[in-house]
Amino acid sequence: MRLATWNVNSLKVRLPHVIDWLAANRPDALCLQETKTADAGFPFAELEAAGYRAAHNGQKTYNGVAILYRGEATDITRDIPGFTDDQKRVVALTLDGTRLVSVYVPNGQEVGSDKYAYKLAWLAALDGWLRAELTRFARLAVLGDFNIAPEDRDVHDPAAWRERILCSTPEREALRALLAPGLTDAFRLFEQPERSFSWWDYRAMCFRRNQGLRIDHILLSPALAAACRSCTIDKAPRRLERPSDHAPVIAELL
DNA sequence: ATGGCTTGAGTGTCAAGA
Repeated sequence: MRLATWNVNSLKVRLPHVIDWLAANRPDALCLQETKTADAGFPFAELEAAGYRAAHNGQKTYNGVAILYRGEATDITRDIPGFTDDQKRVVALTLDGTRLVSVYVPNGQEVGSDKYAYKLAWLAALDGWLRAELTRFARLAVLGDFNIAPEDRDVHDPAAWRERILCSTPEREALRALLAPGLTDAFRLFEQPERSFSWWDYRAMCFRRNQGLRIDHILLSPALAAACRSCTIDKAPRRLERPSDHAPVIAELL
């Protein structure tokens, strides 16, 4: 089973890249973040023609998450149950007995801001829900843009980013809390190149200089971690014309 | 140097991203 996640920063703009990437990589499921469209504007027909169904939790202008998948899905869930939130950041479904969750964690803007408080409250709500999902599903994968670089090795310049947004200690502790009940960062199951990142700022030629952060993750339950054979970041789409600022992350499972 | 790009909204230029 091949699972992937990609923050596309507008599905409308990036649809040609997504269609091409699906054809080249043929994942069983691709989780998307920042589709930035209401459900009415979602390109269901174009994706169907590419061989994929879609579950979307859409929102105009901002946010919006989806799961593109092959086969039959059941138990589609939108938003974090019991958490009041007008931002569309979660969609989940069950595919072939595997529970898949696509998440777009709030950015937080600045440490100490209202948006930062929202980010931490949101992560606490996600934590509570994922603990419950782990009791329901042995095979659980949580994929998405977490907007947190877990460790200094996930940051191109740790000194410059120290205690800044995406790298602050409370954010890293919140991510560790998500992992605590039994989720594993699939990327770190394997030897990886140094300076591996999944996002690069559009400005200042950051991609060309590989000045990025690793903030897009695939978290696996114990059964899936045991079945995982590789986890990689595909930088190829970041080199295209008009790219997303994020690259896809892919996990191969038995 | 708190900038630099890119998006959506909407037709000025701002909010938001990370």
